[in-house]
Amino acid sequence: MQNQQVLTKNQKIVLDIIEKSSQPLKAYSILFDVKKKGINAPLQVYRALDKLVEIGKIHKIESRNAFIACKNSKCQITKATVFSICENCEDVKEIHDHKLSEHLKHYKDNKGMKYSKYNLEFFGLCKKCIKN
Amino acid sequence: MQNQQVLTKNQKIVLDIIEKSSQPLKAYSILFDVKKKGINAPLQVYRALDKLVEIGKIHKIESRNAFIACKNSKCQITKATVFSICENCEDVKEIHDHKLSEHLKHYKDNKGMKYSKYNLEFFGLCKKCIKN
DNA sequence: TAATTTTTGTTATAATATAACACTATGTAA
DNA sequence: TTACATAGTGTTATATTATAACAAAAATTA
Repeated sequence: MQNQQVLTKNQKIVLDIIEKSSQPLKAYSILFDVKKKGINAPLQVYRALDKLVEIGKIHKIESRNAFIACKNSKCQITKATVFSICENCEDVKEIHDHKLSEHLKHYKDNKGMKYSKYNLEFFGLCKKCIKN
Repeated sequence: MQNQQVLTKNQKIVLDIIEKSSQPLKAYSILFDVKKKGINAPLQVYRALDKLVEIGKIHKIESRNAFIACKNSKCQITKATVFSICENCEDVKEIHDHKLSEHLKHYKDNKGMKYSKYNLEFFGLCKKCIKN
C-alpha cells in the first residue's frame, strides 16, 4: 500500500518533473526546474528524492547520480532494479525481465548473507549509437 | 596484457593503500593516507583511481563512492563486477560466481543494445549482522 | 486540547569530483 | 639523438553532489 501514499507538495512537484522526463535527471537540474514553483534549496529537493526513492516512485541511477521515474505503476520495486545505459548518448532505460529478476532475486552466495535488494546496471551502446 | 602495465609512482601508492584495506576506501580518505607520501591534491588521487579502474586493478562501488581492490589477479574484469554489500556494517565483498557471470554476460534485451559492461550490487545483511 | 511526528524553510557546510594550465617524463620513430 | 607525440605530474581554483543543524509550521494521534 506504500505506493498509494499521499505525497506532500514538494514531493509532488519533484516527482512531476521526473515523470515528465524520459531520461534521468540530476538533483541540481531538478532544483533549477522547480525554482519557479517555490522550491529554493537543495535540501528540499534531496528530501523529496529520498522519499520518492523510498516508496519506489523513482530510482537512483547510481553510476550517474541521477533519478528516473519508475514506470511500473503496480508495484514498488525499489528493491530490485535493472537498467541499461548507453555510454554514448547516456540514454537510460529500466529493464523488466522476469527471468533475469527471478534469477537475481533467488541468488544465494555461500557467505550466509541475506539479500533484500539489488541494483544492476548494464553499459553499452544503444541501437542508434551503434549505427553512427 | 593491460594488467601487466607498469604503474607510475602515484598509481602504485594509491593501489598499495587500497590493496592493504579489506574494505572499500573513499577518495578523500585515500588522500589523507597518502599525504605522507607526497600526494597533496585530490586530483592526484582521482587520476590514479581512474587509471587503476581502467586497467581493472580496482573497482568502484558506485552506491558508496568507494574503491576496492580486485582480488582476481589473473584477468581484468572491470567490465563485469558483482558485489555484496551489508547495509548494516557496510562490509563489501566482490562476488565471483561463474553461473551468474555467464548469465549476465550473455544477457540480451529486445532493444538491440550491445552491452560491453555491467555492475551488479546486492544489498542485505551479512552473517554477523543478522545475528546481532 | 495537547502531544507527537513529519514536513518545511533556511543557512551553512561537508563530501565528491573535475577544469585548466604549465611543466616533466617516457616512448617512438625518423 | 633529435624531434615529436603521449601520458603523467603538480598546482590552484572551482564545480558538483549531498548533508547537518535548527526553528517553525503542518498533519496526525491520543
